[in-house]
Amino acid sequence: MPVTIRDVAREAKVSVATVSRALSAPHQVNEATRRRVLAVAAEFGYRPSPAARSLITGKTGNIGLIVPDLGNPFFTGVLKNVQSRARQSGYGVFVGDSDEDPAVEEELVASMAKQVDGVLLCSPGIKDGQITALAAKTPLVLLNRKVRGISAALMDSAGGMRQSIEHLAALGHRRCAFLSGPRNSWSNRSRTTALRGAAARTGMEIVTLGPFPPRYSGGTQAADLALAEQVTAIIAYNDIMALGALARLRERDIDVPGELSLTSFDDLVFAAVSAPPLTTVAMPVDAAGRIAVELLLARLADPSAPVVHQELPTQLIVRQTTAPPAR
Amino acid sequence: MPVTIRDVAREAKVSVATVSRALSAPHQVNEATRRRVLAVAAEFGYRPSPAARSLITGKTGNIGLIVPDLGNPFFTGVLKNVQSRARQSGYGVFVGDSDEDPAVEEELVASMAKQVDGVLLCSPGIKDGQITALAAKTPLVLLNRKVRGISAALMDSAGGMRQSIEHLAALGHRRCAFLSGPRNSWSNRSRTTALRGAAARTGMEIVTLGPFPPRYSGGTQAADLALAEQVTAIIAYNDIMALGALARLRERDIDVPGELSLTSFDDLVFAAVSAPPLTTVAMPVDAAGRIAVELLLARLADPSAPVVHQELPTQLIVRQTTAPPAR
DNA sequence: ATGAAAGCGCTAACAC
DNA sequence: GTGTTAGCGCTTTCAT
Repeated sequence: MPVTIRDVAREAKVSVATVSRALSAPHQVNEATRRRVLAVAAEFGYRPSPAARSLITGKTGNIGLIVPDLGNPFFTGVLKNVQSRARQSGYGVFVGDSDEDPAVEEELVASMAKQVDGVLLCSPGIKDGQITALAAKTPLVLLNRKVRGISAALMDSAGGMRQSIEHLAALGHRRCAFLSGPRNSWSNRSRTTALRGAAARTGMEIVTLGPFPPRYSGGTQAADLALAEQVTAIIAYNDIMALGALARLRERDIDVPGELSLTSFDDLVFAAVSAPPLTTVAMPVDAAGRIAVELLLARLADPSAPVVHQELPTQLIVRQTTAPPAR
Repeated sequence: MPVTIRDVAREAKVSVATVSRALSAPHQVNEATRRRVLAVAAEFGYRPSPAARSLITGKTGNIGLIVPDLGNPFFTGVLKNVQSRARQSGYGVFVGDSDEDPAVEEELVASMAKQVDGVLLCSPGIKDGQITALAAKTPLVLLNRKVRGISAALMDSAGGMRQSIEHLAALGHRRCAFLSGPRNSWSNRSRTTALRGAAARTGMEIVTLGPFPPRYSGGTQAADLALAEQVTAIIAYNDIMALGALARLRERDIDVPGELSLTSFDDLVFAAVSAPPLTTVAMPVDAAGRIAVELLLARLADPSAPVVHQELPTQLIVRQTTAPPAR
């Protein structure tokens, strides 16, 4: 028998309206009454029913987060920061893992829509049009996806790619493979575009392989293909793939970075402890998660708040998977 | 303007009750009417309000998951499986990260209680009494914690520890350090107990260090302490700590496993790609997450269902951080 | 400053 | 098989 607002009202000898006000509009109620009410509420361990409250206010006090893969520390890093920032403002968080499936992704936001005040879509695989449609039905903020009219926290993938190419070019590499990730992800597109630009500028020859699933297994699969291309360096879409590729290269007795250099994106903690430690582009995961929540909260507080695409800087971390090409 | 059950009823020329039934008790309504209702519902994109529904049924269709650290792939591995299994049964999932803080943990379940049908508490740090109290207010299932009267999915940490000690003993080690984790976690206690037993049986001398925070930084910190103890092997509480320790040992130019062997628990993907790859106890994360959800769903379906403590086997994976002691 | 009462969107009796 | 209606627990006018 959960305790309701009536129980508290009865015990405190006030109306339910007063109890309600004592909790959600404390200044509207007499100091003494308020104290009495709060005391009873505390004593009874009263917690207002979010369902009942939500039914009338239209607010749920929750936000939703949808990611393509909870198995990737990149996204759980975002999640950790999202949940922490959300909780700080009293919001709960709902998670959905789309498993890289656009259909699931869409279904996930639809099914969440009614139980959250807004949703945070991470690196979505659905089309711009679908995103816009979704945004019309529920407040939406994007992470690593740029769609006009929708706020987003963006990580400067392009800049990271430029740094990577420059690094490789400076080492003397002339022909690299890019192990591409999800074809319709914004990150993959920015990286691909930046790659082409930087390659042209530095006279680097690029062979783009894939798309591969942005997982460990995608990396192991990709490694052999890259090896067949006679490149001296590989740029992996992300750390997980790079780790998979590294494992496969070791199996095939390819020395990294002696025979082949390898770079990637994310800078997971684990990138620093691999054999050898990965040269990779650090992504501002913590800031992005936090900022994405703030963007969403701002929108909830004021639906007419300006749309902002906040771009966060990235930085190449040079470790031990890159070296001048052999000979 | 969200579409309500009335809109659908009006358009389909039936009462709201019929719409309700067409959706949640299809067999109670005439085939033709049902079709018409469903057609209208689909056309309008109607989704029943979970809040309204929940208010009356007392069910939310959600479960909560609370973990100590979303930054640890062990827990996000659980999360991934929990969310997937939950979704398969139509449940949404709420996540909370307690950051290893028992007070937060308790507050998290309290604040979730009203919005979920039950909660899954992973490796909780709170006391048995508090858990029992919580369980009295909301259906609870535990993961890696044994409390009488409460169902749980348990991983056989003790067995894993025995395997580790036997492995180390067989290699010839006589004096090991255990880098302990959270003092009041069930996992840490089972490991400690099993450690003592196995050590006695094999004549292994054990020095228990810590507790350390079960993080990367806990491992780096612990490494120096272990080194000062003149042991020939280290057993870390988990992979993350082992990775941290490994990094620190490398900084200090200690050869692993040449000068020092190292084992741990979890078998994260990353354990296989570290330098050198970790000898570690594989935990049945996937099965545990799935089973924990099933235990919870069973309890929701039938509150009088028997309490079960389901223990899942673990297995030592021997890789390259263990070898016979020097000399 | 407080109370009475309407009603949020839905389900579950209860009629018919 | 379908409709009517009474609430679920709360917030919010509107009175007082």
